[in-house]
Amino acid sequence: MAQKPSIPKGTRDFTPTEMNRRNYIFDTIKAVFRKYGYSPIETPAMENLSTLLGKYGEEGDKLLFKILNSGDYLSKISDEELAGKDSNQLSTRISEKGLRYDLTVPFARFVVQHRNQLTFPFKRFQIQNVWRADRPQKGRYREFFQCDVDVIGSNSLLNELELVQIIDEVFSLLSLKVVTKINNRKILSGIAEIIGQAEKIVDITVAIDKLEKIGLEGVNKELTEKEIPKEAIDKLQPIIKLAGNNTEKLATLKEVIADSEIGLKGIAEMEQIFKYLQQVDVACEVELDLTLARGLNYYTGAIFEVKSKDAEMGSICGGGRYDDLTGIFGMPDVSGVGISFGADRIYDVIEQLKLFPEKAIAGTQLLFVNFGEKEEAYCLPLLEKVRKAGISSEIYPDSAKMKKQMGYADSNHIPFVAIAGASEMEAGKITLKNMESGEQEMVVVEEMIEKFSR
RNA sequence: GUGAUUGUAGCUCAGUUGGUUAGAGCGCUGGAUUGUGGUUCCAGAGGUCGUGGGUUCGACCCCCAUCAUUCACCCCA
Repeated sequence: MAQKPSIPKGTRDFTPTEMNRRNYIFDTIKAVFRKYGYSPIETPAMENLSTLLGKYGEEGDKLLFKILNSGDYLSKISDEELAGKDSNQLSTRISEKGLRYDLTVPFARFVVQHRNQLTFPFKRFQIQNVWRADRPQKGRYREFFQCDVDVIGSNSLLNELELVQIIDEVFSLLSLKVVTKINNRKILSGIAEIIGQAEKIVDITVAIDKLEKIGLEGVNKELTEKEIPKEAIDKLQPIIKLAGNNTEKLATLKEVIADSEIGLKGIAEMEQIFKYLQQVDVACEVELDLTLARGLNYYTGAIFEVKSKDAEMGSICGGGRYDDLTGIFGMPDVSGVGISFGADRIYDVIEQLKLFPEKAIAGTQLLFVNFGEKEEAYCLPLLEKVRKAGISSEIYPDSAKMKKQMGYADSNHIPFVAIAGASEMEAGKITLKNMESGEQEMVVVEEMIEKFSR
């Protein structure tokens, strides 16, 4: 046998069953997006590296898939450069395109480029795959789908509310119990300010984010390693350990960071969001979580993360507000807020919990058995009629043995089989067999179609 | 990038202290049943044991290298 074929690490093929289930997820997400007034866009799989580089931090740059220039890409490189073996230096010379890493940055690029054609606030959704040169592991792929919703060009916190409503609706439609965690970058900045470590904000938030994983001691250890002074760490303790319900948490926080203007602003924002939430009907848990600190450099306000309550999995949806994302592309002072549903992780969770509905795998409803030339000629017009009536149907392409044809219907979960041989042809009818019950009866086409339309 | 794990039939996996011809279940093909599937019975096809070296009279098994896999860390959907 020839060598076994394979696909790149962290990528996947999708079988028909998997595709039907994935589409079930995409369709429900899409429907909700549309319902809230968002319009679809798409952007290319590849972007210029200049638009991608530097947007995701140092780590992010490493995880970008780069595309080699076409043609003789080494021709313009000098021998000295080659001999230098500086991969980073060289890569910018031989590669100027890369696969998109997320949908947010391409969206920002899109907005800047098409600003004249857009009406703000602009609400868009985008469902496409993204690529990261990460090491794959559980719930982590190198090619995966994100389902983004963003609204750009509006500072209103109504948008944050709307996103929570969308989260709530999507996951309740998918029958998943989730908790939505909210934090605010301004509060985090305020905290860093109060303890006099404003410039260490990223280190601090990254460390605090690991509370659940490595515990209080671990967090403190990491803070020490990041050269945060002991007094500052001591000051942080009540904040890391903050407990109570959302309003209680906000109240304590307010006292602790009373001297930080930006911190108070963040608290005011959170209070407003929670106030909005009381005015609408949101079923899922919404929880203020200070340990939530997405690493993305561009969030400036609210930060969101959604986790399944019943499955062990990283976040299945995340996002936040970014005040100046388009600034890097020369369009300052445009604020946006958005979230991204991780379709592949959502799939894994639903699969794990066995919550895929049967109808998510609906395919062919009716199979015509093929007995030979004469019978084919008899069935073809009938098949046409059935299809015109909107019933997914097919005829077995060869006059194979009954056993084979029935087996085909069976393994494809086709619920009904139409059999037409000499006696049926004579009577101008078809035998319709119910594959589940085994019952069968001779009927005319119209009767058969009638049965399906019920 | 760091640390582990596993690699045997299409799939999931057995395989004794190193010993002759490497097994099972599922799936597949054919038959029992040439107009009746999902159940049952019978038969059959299918493997350079990831790859390359080494040790040995002899290697699926031991050693080294390499590639691939999965999991964790970093980071993240």
